[in-house]
Amino acid sequence: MRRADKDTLIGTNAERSRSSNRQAVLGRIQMAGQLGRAEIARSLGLSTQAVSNIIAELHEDGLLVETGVRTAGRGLPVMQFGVNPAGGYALGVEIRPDAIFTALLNLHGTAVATRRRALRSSKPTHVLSKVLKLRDEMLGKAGISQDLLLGAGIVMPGPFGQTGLSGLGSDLTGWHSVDAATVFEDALAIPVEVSNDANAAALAERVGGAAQGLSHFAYLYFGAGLGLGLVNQGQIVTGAFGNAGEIGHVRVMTPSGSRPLETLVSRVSVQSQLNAHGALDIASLDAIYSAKDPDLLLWLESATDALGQAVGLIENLFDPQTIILGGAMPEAVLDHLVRTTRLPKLSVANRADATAPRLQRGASGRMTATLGAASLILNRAFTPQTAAL
Amino acid sequence: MRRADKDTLIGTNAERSRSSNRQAVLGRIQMAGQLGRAEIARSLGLSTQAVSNIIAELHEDGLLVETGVRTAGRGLPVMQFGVNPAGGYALGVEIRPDAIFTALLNLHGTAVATRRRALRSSKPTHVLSKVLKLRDEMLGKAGISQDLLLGAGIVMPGPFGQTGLSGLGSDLTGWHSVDAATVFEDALAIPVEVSNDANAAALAERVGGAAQGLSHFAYLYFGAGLGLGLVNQGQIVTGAFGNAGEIGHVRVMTPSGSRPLETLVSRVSVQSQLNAHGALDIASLDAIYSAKDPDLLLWLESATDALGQAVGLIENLFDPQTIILGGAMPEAVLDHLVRTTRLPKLSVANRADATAPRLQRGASGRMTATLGAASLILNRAFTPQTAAL
DNA sequence: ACAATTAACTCAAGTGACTTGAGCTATCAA
DNA sequence: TTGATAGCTCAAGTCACTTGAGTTAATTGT
Repeated sequence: MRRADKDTLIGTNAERSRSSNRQAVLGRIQMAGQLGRAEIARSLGLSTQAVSNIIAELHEDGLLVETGVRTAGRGLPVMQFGVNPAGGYALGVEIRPDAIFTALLNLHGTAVATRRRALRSSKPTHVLSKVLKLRDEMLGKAGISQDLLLGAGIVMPGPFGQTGLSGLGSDLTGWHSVDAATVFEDALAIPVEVSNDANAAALAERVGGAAQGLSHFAYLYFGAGLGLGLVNQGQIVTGAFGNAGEIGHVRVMTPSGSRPLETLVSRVSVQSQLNAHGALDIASLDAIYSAKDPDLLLWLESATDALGQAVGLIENLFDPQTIILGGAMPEAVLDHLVRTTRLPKLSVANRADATAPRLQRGASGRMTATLGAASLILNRAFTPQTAAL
Repeated sequence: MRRADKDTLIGTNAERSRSSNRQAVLGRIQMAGQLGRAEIARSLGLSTQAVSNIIAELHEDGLLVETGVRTAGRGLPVMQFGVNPAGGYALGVEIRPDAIFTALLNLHGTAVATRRRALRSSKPTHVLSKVLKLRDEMLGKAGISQDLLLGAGIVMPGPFGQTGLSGLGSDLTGWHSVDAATVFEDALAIPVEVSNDANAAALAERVGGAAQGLSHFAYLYFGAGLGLGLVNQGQIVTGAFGNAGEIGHVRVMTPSGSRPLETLVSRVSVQSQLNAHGALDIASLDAIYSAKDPDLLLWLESATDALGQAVGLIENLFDPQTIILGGAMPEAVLDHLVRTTRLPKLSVANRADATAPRLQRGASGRMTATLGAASLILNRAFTPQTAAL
């Protein structure tokens, strides 16, 4: 999304080179934990001097800290640098039809503050004022200066624009006609990245979770429905209109015919299986799982079946390094799913020389997408931006 | 594929900037047909002077030609430039288990020579010598100097590496343990790009077909089986191990249960439906279609059904601007499929404001993938390369 | 018709960021 | 103890872009 205005950023000049190289240096350090200048230079194909200058700048800006010398074999010991967690912060905002969640992450990806508020109305003006208030609240409480905010990641229910999936109940009222990114950018006066929950959760894994160091992977996200986040070459695959990853509506086979994946693998599907009328929260679901509730076990059975098909689908279409399962579910349930899902043999991911597990658990819990929202910004800080087209 | 050695190209410097900007300028001109310097500068976010210098260089190198002045409103009339078709050539090679196809494309994407040879053995050494011979033959016949060759695109049957889909009959013997790209690069001494048929065909559409100007689209390719080519931000989605797009093994619903897509939509499936024992070539298939053969009509019916499901799948997972259907099939059959396939309503691509058709026909015929192979190189020449990770 | 305006383009100077090569320093190996 | 090695800095050099002034040729307005 928001491609239009960035279309004009394809050419490269000295300034943009520096910015890109800064991000690359930061990214390398973030991935490795700590690194010396020469090592970074080699891995980036730059001269040591160039990296030296960039590191001096990043150090000056407070984004890096010296983490001590390491003597590795001969030669002068390496002066290592690590990311300074307090060098910058990312705001994460998750907007749901009835509630708003926010989080403030430092550069290590650790949450220094989180907030949750009911939402009377999802109208843009109302949401905006709420977000501003929560931002100030969190910054104030944590004693963080406003200008350390690197940007804001916004997660909101798709699909974006009028599509064949609009009006199915999950989408946000009042946001169809506005460009969310621009609206938030104007209000917050910092860079804004908008995405869906699954993509955000995926990047959270990349910034500090199961997908660290991976450049190609998929994330199956349990929200109300089921979302798919795709990361290709370290960047989110949004699709042409920002609606990629709508896997919930894909049909899978069941013994009684084909059904949309989402009716078998999602929080809503658990609730209907359990005949729960009110919304079931994660803690109580965890309790139900611990109690080995027969209805839940039944659900798990059909879910693993459907999940196996989804895994095969994703693997054959994307050939990712791994698929991560996470979202608004108890860890135990996710673990159960990962453990019991039968991975299809007929898949390009069924490799003799596989290194990563084909399916694994990622972060879980109610705030997953919110933390992911902030990760949209962190990931950007650590990854050179590729110009489109 | 061949990511390992390129990992070290993330940093940017003046030289790499220029190279990237050259490609961007070429790409803009290629897309528009002809453009003036100022216009390019604006669209790239560069100064006119910078573009002027780059264009002078490209002109000098014979990659651009002046295409005349255009007076557009006030001011000095625009001196326009277009891509010089004879400014460079791309070699396309398609390797099949029993045959080898080659083509030579100029910068307009027009084939100046094509070759087809039976292959006694698919052993690397044998294939290599064949390729070298065919290259020299084509260059000689067309009177093109060897140093005008920009690179070679190689299409060979996947999957690459040992996967759960290996050994199903389609893969090439003798190539499992070698890195095809390196082998060809060493032999040809020019840049080499290796991909599968569907990806190659997709890029051919982007360079000079139905997908001109599109940055996000999918290509459903009729080979022996059915392949999916994915283009994201103007670049092929290869997946982590080069095996993305194996859609043929995805299961779809039929009245009599679920079956792999490939058994319903592929050349092999037509042949089995028609009870053809020998291989059916495109011309005879065209004749059979013209004759309204009842078996073929039956196949078309089940194929459109399966195709509709595949379209929904691709749309919901990728949200492309369009899906292109092409490959080794008669145009008439492809047109029939495009015309009669029922596009799913429940899709993010079912948009009120759609501009491109959701499904359309692309290039067809026996050489589609071969021409696509060369397009891998052309596309690269017209697109700034993004450094991975 | 003629001047003012506009826009593409060039020339020359200036600037930012990277590379190169010499030199310094700390560690390891002989 | 000495030489080799490797990280790092300093200073100079280079590359490619930007900036600003100036030229040219078309349109617009009086």
